[in-house]
Amino acid sequence: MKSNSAKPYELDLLFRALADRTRLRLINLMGADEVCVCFLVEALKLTQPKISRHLAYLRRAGLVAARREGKWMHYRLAVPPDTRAAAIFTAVSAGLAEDKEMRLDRGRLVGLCCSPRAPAPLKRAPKPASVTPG
Amino acid sequence: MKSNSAKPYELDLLFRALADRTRLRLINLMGADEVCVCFLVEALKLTQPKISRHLAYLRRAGLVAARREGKWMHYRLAVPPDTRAAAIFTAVSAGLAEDKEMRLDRGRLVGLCCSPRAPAPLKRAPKPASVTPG
DNA sequence: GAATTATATTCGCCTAAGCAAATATATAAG
DNA sequence: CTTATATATTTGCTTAGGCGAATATAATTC
Repeated sequence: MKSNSAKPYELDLLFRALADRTRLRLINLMGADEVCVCFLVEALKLTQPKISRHLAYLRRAGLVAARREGKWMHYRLAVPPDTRAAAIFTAVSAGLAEDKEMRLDRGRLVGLCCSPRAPAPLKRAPKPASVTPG
Repeated sequence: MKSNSAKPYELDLLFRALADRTRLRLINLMGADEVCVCFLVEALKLTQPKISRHLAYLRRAGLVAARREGKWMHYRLAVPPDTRAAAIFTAVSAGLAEDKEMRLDRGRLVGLCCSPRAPAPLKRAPKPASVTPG
């Protein structure tokens, strides 16, 4: 009968998940739409296991959800179960755009997803739905 | 020439400071006004060194400021130097009121500060300015 | 200045969590 | 079934930071 969600999701859990620069950068890149892991790796220029580890952390914290599509995994932001956490998380992921490095990351991601000739192996993962250029 | 604050205050620094339940409870108690450490200790029923350690952490993160008044130290919330951090921190400290334990903490603090007969040694620290009852 | 009070810091220990390197798993392609 | 690709997990190591207990510092009082 409480107005809040029933789960005892603690706020400090959310903040622990946000307390890492790499995870914030990942959240930033997923702000618009779901993104394939391979693009996350390239956009952030970090090793694949490192990206995967942080995605796992975010998954455990309930901040992202994953969808498999063939060989590829697409991650997207998820709304945390707790009302307050959800409000904060939404505000944070929206506010990341103000950061300089975050904007650069986004630019690099768009370049990877949407450039006519993607770098390296030409056969890439399917593009996310709505990040396509105008 | 940037609209943001000049300092390279990183967001993950803020979140690390918020990633601890005890620190969140302290922030909650300082939401209204500056509070004497002795009341923080009693309201949270935690050991004095533990409170002091977490206050030091918050101080280093630029989230609280301290003022000495004789033997007593009064802590209050401070606005972090970074624009985004400030916005998030303000939202968080305001939103803590929705938490059950946080409300209990506040109630206990008011009881300590404003009861006609304070518990234990009767000579207590001076009361904060505006937490007095109506 | 000696004792008391309020607060801060140090110490030793322990867990969470970061990293790189290596390895495992899942799917697709041949 | 074998290989290649995409992603995930494990391993071994290192650091940040939590805790309680003990101790140090600062201001007040006697």
